[in-house]
Amino acid sequence: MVVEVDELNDETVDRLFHALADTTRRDILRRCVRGELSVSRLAEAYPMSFAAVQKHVAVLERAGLVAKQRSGREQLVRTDPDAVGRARQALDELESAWRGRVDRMACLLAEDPGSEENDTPEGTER
Amino acid sequence: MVVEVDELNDETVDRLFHALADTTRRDILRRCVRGELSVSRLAEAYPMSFAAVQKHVAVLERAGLVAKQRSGREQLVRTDPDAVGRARQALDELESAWRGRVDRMACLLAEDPGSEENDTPEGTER
DNA sequence: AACTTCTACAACCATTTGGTTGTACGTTAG
DNA sequence: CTAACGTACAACCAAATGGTTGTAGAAGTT
Repeated sequence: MVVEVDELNDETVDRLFHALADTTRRDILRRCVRGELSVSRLAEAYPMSFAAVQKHVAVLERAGLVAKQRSGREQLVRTDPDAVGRARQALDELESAWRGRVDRMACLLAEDPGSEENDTPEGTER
Repeated sequence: MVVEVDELNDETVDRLFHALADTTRRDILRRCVRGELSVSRLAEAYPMSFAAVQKHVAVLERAGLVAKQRSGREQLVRTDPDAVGRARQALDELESAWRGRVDRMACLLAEDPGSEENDTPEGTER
């Protein structure tokens, strides 16, 4: 059974970080872990229009950080817990580019024994 | 001796993630770990003007992801290795908001034994 | 059916972003 | 000194962002 981590492409990472680069959106993420809030309920929490919050949710949704689920006439917003993991993976892939190996995993345990300094970044151009 | 992790404020995190939300800028980060490239050398690598690259570097600099160091008439760009750590910390702080405790550290080891489900987010309202 | 609630989406506007070119200045090389 | 190089920065422009209001539809409520 291969783990198959699905290398994230540039556009995905762009959307991910862009979605995270806004205080309101990060706050929405924190609020919606339980998946109990509708967009309307959410919107009550912020000093802006419903439509504005709707747009923020859309940005989060396109980034895969959040999913909506219909429940009657409401649309419940739920934060995807794995999404933060994908953000971490993006950081890991960034870091791994200069930590020698390019293919090291998104896993937590760093396990950094020999501090393998690598002087040949080879295919790093363009 | 207290660890004192310096809770990152919203603006800092905004700048951090915004800086990371661009393919060119992430590529610059990967290239400048060795700190050997001037802005001019860097600019040669991209299909855009010198000034454009200069602006990207400025964005990275304001986010604390990169530092410039004069060397003669050149300005060498160097990626701050700790910066990715700060991004990780930001993710951790996000996640910790729904992992029960709000004050858990930026440390890697999750150490999640009892899956402490917490039903009272208390001070989570706006 | 009539009404209210929640959502979706279009149109609009101000500001920011990401790019351009042009100019000015400091530093090194001839 | 003069020329070339590397940088900084201003001015400008198109497109994207983050907000607004307004309209319309879908789903409950009475």
